[in-house]
Amino acid sequence: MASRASSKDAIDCREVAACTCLGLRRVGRMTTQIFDAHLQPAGLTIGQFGLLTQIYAHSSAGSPLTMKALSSVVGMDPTTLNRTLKPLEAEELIRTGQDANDRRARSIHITAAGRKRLERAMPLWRAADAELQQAVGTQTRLALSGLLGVATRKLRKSE
Amino acid sequence: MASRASSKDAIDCREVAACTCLGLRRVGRMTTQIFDAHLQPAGLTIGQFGLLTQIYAHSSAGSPLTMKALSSVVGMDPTTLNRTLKPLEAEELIRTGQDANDRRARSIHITAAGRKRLERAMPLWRAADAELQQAVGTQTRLALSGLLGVATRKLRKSE
DNA sequence: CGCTTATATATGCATATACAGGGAAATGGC
DNA sequence: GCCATTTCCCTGTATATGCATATATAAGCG
Repeated sequence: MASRASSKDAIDCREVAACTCLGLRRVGRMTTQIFDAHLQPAGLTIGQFGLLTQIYAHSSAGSPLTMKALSSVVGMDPTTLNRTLKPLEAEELIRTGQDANDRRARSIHITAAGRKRLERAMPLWRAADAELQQAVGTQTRLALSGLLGVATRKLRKSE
Repeated sequence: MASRASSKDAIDCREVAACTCLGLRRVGRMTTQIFDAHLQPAGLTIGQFGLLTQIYAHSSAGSPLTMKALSSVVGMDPTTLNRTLKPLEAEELIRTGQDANDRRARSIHITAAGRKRLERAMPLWRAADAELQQAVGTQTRLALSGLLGVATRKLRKSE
């Protein structure tokens, strides 16, 4: 009965506290700190590591990605990707060149140094994943991974 | 049989593609775009909206949060929070003052303008949430929210 | 072929994120 | 009360993120 003291009660903070987007961002921040700390000896952030694995996969398979294609794969704005790749290019872990078919596009290749760096980072990434699993539990980690895959596909399709 | 052509196969990209941290960041980016777009008429990002609701809840309850306390609540580094609050302070949606008990600490209060802004933003936030639910499905959204709550609590405890 | 439109990337601006390190104030041991 | 330690905040530096917009190239149409 005391709950209609003022019109401000229209703002229900408990409801917002359960916001999926804010939750994703919060847990994203928390886990990023774990992964960045583990990957630090390899000189990579988790974001850079993720991009590098994608570039590696396609580049080594002989079908290098363009900026646009990669941005779509990782669900990132192309302009963000442009700048995010700069540090990797500065360290010569990747190389970009004009695309064979489209002179507007840039194809992204991994270098030998990039592959070396990835090999160095892999065990560190596994250790980070183990720490996360230790913290949240195997069940939660697995369920979360599965749901994130589902959400990614559905959000891509709805676009 | 052709798969052992070189030692580079030590890098398993499928495994990395399922990385929980990268998934959180990816879906976080995707959902952030939805929420930011909806909240734009209110002049708030989803991050600012989330902070403002927390500040509102504690400030209005007569127990304003300090920087440190708020950073802990939202799982954000205190130095990040410091700068993230700057735009809100510049627009006078919040106000910070010296804490009564600890002269090192700053207590964070919401202003009348801040409350107005929140009221304006609430229906927009609900619309964004509805769009997300539409895109990923009610089941997925609910399960995701639940898991994110669990993960937040466990990650906090493990620290 | 030339014009309009669509697409790929880059830049300017603004916010978000955190680590290292510095200064000020509280706290605890003596 | 004094000093060492811890805690709270702020600043410098670096990466991450995306919108509005500019530029160059491609594609489609007459």
